Amino acid sequence: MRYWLMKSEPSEVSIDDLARMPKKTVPWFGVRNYQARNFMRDEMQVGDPVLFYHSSCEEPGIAGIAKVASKPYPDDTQFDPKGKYFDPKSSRENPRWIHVDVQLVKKTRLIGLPELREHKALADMRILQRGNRLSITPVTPEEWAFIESLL
DNA sequence: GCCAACGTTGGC
DNA sequence: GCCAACGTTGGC
Repeated sequence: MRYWLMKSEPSEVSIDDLARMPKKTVPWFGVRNYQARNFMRDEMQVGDPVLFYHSSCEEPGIAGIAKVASKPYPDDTQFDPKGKYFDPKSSRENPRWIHVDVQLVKKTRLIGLPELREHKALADMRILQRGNRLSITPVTPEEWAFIESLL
């Protein structure tokens, strides 16, 4: 089992949107970065715990806890020519973009970026490194435990 | 809206 | 295979 952090823009899917979904589950559509895709395709196991992170918004930070809720399968949005996630180089026969479903475990208080930065125990988190852009990153068991202790 | 950092593309 | 140009991300 591994721990993860997954970024979502609240304008796309917020923690409250997730809570309103049937089964509180959403396909993690729209990832178009190979490293992030490979984490979902190759490394994630059903049940892996996930920190749900709000990015590109007024108050970026950890908004809740979720978990991996499916095995990897193709992201439908890559096949929709009208959608913003369409990929003309992908095909049903040979899909390029693979994702998993993510299910809400619980909404938490928002642990904002400034608060995360205060803690030395979290200094190495990928999300806190300058220039970080990767939307899915592994979290160490120590980091996970520390963040849980903040809730 | 700005801009630094990074990934991708494409010409050579 | 290199690398400049370009596009995107994401915090501020």
